[in-house]
This record gives sequence, structure tokens and C-alpha cells, in this order.
Amino acid sequence: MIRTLLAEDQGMMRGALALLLGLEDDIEVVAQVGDGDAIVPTALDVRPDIALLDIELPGRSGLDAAAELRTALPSCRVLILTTFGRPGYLRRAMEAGASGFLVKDGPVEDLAAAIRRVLAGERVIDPALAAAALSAGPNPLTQRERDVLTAAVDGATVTDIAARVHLSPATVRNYLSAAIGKTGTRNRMEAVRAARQNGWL
Amino acid sequence: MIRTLLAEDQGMMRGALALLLGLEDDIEVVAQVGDGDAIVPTALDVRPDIALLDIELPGRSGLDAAAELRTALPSCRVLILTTFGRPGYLRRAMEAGASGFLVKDGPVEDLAAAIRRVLAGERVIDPALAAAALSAGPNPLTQRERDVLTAAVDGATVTDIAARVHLSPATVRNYLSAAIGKTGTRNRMEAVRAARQNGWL
DNA sequence: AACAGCGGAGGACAAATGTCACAGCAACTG
DNA sequence: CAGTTGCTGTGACATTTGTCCTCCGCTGTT
Repeated sequence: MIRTLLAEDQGMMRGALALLLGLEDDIEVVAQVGDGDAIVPTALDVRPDIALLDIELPGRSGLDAAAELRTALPSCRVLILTTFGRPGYLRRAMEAGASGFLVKDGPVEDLAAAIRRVLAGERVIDPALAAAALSAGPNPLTQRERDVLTAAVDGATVTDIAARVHLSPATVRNYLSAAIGKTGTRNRMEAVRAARQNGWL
Repeated sequence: MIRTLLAEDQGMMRGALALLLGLEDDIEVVAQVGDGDAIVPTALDVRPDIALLDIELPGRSGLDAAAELRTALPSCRVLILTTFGRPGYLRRAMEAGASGFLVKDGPVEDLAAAIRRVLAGERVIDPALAAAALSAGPNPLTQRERDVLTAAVDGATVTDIAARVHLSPATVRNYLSAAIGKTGTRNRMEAVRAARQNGWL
């Protein structure tokens, strides 16, 4: 019996996947969480064989949780299940020690199959996505540039961002300018979009 | 047997929901589509009792499809199933003649129950959401303001927007200013967010 | 005919934004 | 040690953005 932990924030999706996986003879969903911060504690509690993690969750992101699981519960494999097949996400997932990366676009049948393959020691990654991740290259943004960009997503002014990140407004503008330059865009908004698109935030 | 059409763009979600509904004794999923433009033709073809529509789809939106279904196939009830419980969405769904509005956050069990209730002639709407929709008031933006705002979502400059909407740059700035004023925000980006949030786009 | 209302456009102005050059400092690398 | 890179900060500058006021032409109303 494959003991599975499922982390997904959308209630309906979570419930549906749990029910589906429960229908499989060899798979058992032993825990469901809807919050990123609950992943590691729950995993330590129920000790699953595999954790199925969404990336975008309330609280800690699935990628962070994956990295922490790697050391906290090395026996547990991680399969990332996400809406967005962003190159940077895949890259970070691999760096976090995930064994597989699945996008929610595909057919449901893929899911159980992927779980079994991961448990068998295989790595499960969409080949097209892998190619995109490699061709896109690594994240060109520095930590600070990411900070400033993420603080800018909701339309905050330079002053707002400066306050949030504890920097001088002038410095914030420099970082924004740098980010705009590196992403090859023309303004904040485009830079944010481009960085999001690539999974650089 | 309740004949159901399912429109949802995420393959895994669509497949999972279809399987789940198929497990119910009295429900039968007679068609699945992943594209908004396919909804009406498919419905005319299979003549379902109820259409389960996501709002944000490639091609036509689920709301537009709902409105068209209303006249093209009046016997078919519409149940909107969406990720975002935005007041404006709910309002538009009701105006489009939908019989129910469900957010994907809730438990899966709600879905089959909602379908049965809709078929029984009831209207299914989350009370909290209904209150929010009423308190938020109607969409304050004019058609042009919406056009300009939607053209601004991806960080386009005034010139870009002007070209897309076939207006003078000066006019575009006026509309943006109006939209910013009406949404009570400080700049484009915030205005776009606010309008999105409320389902005004 | 006079009127108001609205969509579109222009001008002028202040504020915010993006760019650039430069400088000090810390940390790492060869 | 010298060189590089990243972080933080200035100051100056051109451009863009947001605001406000005005004007024109069309439409429908009284």
C-alpha cells in the first residue's frame, strides 16, 4: 500500500484527487492538507511514502516544504503537482530534491501512474517542460531583485516597496531598473509578469 | 439520470470531476469540453440537463457561454463552478441566467448536491458570497474604462493601449485616470487588481 | 432651437518612474 | 593579495504617468 500525503489548497480539487487515488488498489491517502505550513508536521506525524504537493499554497510554498521534507523525512518522495509548468518552478523543484513534476493540465490517469513510477525510483518529468527549463537558463535575478519585484506585484509605489523591504527608495528604483533590464522588459509590470511566467519569484 | 456537460480547462480537474460525478447513481457526464467556444455547439449536440461551467476558460468565457445557452438551449440549467468567488462574477452569472454559483474551495460533496438542487428548481448560491456581491454594488466602470483597463493588465504603456483600443493616447490616460478614481486606487496596477478582484473585467 | 450628456481629444502641470554614473562596503574567489 | 560580485546608497536627468480643465461633435430630449 502506497501511503500518500496530499497538499492542495482548492478544496474541491483536493477532495476529488483524494477520492480518485483512494479508488486505486495500491494507493492510500493517509493525510490531506490545504496549507503549506502544515505539510512537514503532518508528514512527520503520518510518515507517508510519497507527498503530492501543490506549489502555490497559503503559508509556505510547496517547493519550500519539499526542501524541508528532504532532510526532515528522507524516506518520503516528493511529487510536485502544479497548475503552472513554469521553467523556474521545475528547476527549483529539482533543486529541492523532488522526484517528479506534474502539471494539472494532463489527464488524471497520469497521476496514479506517476506515483507508482516515482515509488519505483524513477523521475517523472514532462520532457517538453524539461527542455523549456533548460533552454530558459537559470534565474538571472538576485535575491534583492526578487524581493523588490515581489513587493511590487500589487501595484505598490516605490515608497511602499522601500518601506516593506527596508531599503531606501533610491535603492529600490535601482533594483527595479536592474530587474527590468534583466527580464528584457519596459517597466515594472512587464518585469513582474515575465518573472512570474518563468517561475523566478 | 441527470445528463451533465462539464466545461473546465484543467485536464486533471476535469477528469477528476467527471469520474467523481460518474460514481453517483443518478448523474451521467455526457460531454466534457476544455474550451469555452465548444460549450454551446456541444450542448446543442448532446442536449444535457445541466451544464457545469468554469468561468475562466480559453476561448469564450463560461459567463458568455451561459448567456448564450440560455437562449440556444433553454431546457439546460447552468451551474457556474469557479475558482474565484468574485462579487462581479456572481452578479454576471445571475444576469446570464445561471441557476447556481459554486466556488471550487468547498468540499466535493457539495457538487453533486448542488446539481440535484439546481435540477429540482432551486438556486444554489453561497450566502456569504451573495452578501458580498450585493454590498459591493454594481460594476462602476464604463465599457471604455473596462477596455482600457483590460488592455493595461500586462504592463502595456499608454501608447500600446491606445493602439490596441484605437484611441488617442490622451484619451487613454483620461480613461485610466477615471478608472483609478472609481476604484479608489493610486495607479493602473492597483486599479487592474481591484477591478479583477471584483470581477469587473 | 436650446439643452444636457457623453465619448473623444488636447494642453498643462506635478508627481512618479526608469536610467545612468558613481561610490562605499562586505564577501567570496583566484 | 587583487579582482569580482552583490548590496546599499546618491544625485541628476529624461520620460511616463496621473490629474484637471477645456473643447468639439454627436445624440437624444424637452
